[in-house]
Amino acid sequence: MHPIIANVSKHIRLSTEEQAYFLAMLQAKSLKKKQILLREGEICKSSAFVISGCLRAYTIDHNGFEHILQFAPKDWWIADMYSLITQQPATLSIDAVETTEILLLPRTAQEQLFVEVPAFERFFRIITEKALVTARRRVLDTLSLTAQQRYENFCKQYPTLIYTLPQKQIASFIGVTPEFLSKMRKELLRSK
Amino acid sequence: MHPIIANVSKHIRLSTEEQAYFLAMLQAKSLKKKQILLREGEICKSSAFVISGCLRAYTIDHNGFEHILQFAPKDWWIADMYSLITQQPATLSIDAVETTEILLLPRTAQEQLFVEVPAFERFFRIITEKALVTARRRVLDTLSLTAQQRYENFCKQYPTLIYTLPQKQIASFIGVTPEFLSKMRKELLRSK
DNA sequence: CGCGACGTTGATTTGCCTCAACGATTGTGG
DNA sequence: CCACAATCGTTGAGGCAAATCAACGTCGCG
Repeated sequence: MHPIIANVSKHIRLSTEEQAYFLAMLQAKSLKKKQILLREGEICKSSAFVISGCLRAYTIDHNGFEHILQFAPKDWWIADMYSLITQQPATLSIDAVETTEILLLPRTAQEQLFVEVPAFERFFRIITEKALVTARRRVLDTLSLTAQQRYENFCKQYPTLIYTLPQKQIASFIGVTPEFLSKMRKELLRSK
Repeated sequence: MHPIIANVSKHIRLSTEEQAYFLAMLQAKSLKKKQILLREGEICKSSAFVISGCLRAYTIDHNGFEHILQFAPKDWWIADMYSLITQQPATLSIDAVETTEILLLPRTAQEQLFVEVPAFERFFRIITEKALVTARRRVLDTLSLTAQQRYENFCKQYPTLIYTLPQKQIASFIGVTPEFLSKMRKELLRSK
């Protein structure tokens, strides 16, 4: 089965015609490492589904530091949701952590899809609910956990990513400097 | 117009029959200040819509400190989304900041609603998308802003709440101790 | 090979926390 | 309606987690 149909089928059932209709809307794209899919300030026109590789969404603050909001490995959806729904300039940038294959679903096509095949309205409601749970969990974690606990959580949550990702990016995701992450890891190794 | 119909009508159109059908599902409830709607560990069975007053969702960490995830003033929806969709024990508690009138929409009724009136699927998709944008914005703010900037943001975002809410709860929401918030406010007053 | 990004380490600084004490406000039972 | 307790906000002294800054070794890549 096509990987994106497998992904959608986790939550809704589609007829063969509906699957074909959906697949016809998608546009395949290949990104090289560090290639940018969306740049802060542009209007986000599509959601992306990751077939292989990994994307990341991040901002750069006024001191020039990157803050990573989300990683999207294989089988995840990613977009600047704010820009996508308001059609205002994006506050996030999205680029490829490594060579990545994606499928793009343009927002206009998606809106048409909601009308033609209401099951997709359900599908996106469900995955948005899950993304919301994750995002809120993360807010609570940054409020209540130490940097070390956040790092340990990260390792549990993304066990595959820790090997491919530069340490710098893990630091930026959990909200510490690369120097401090390095010191934490040293401590962790010594004590285990 | 009924306030909850006004709220729903911001995003979808309903016939008179659909409105009646929806309203019949709702259960009114009144909460006194500090009264608990959902306790951590219970199963969350309903979403709540706030007619008047204000609710809050929070956790208590292993050191006994409260961390406030969300305030829900008039015209907002609130629930422990994780518990609601998985029917696992809640990780959040929800209680009333002040005397509050709410309408409860049981999850079972909501699921029936999605089938009977698909427009509601759309409605909840849209408000979940907006909640997701807010939650992710907050993740980025805690990663990139100082406590003082987060406080100033809070004042802009909830200009009405700052007067009714105990300072302690504002501190807990933005992620600082009450003592430190007090010192920040002193600084802000001095410099303006 | 040589350059630039990355990870490490140490010295120093700082933003925010902890703890403790105190006055002001709120709420509550007699 | 008062007395008392509880909670809240403030202030200060001291402490700690994490940031900053700087120097250095290493590795991948053009």
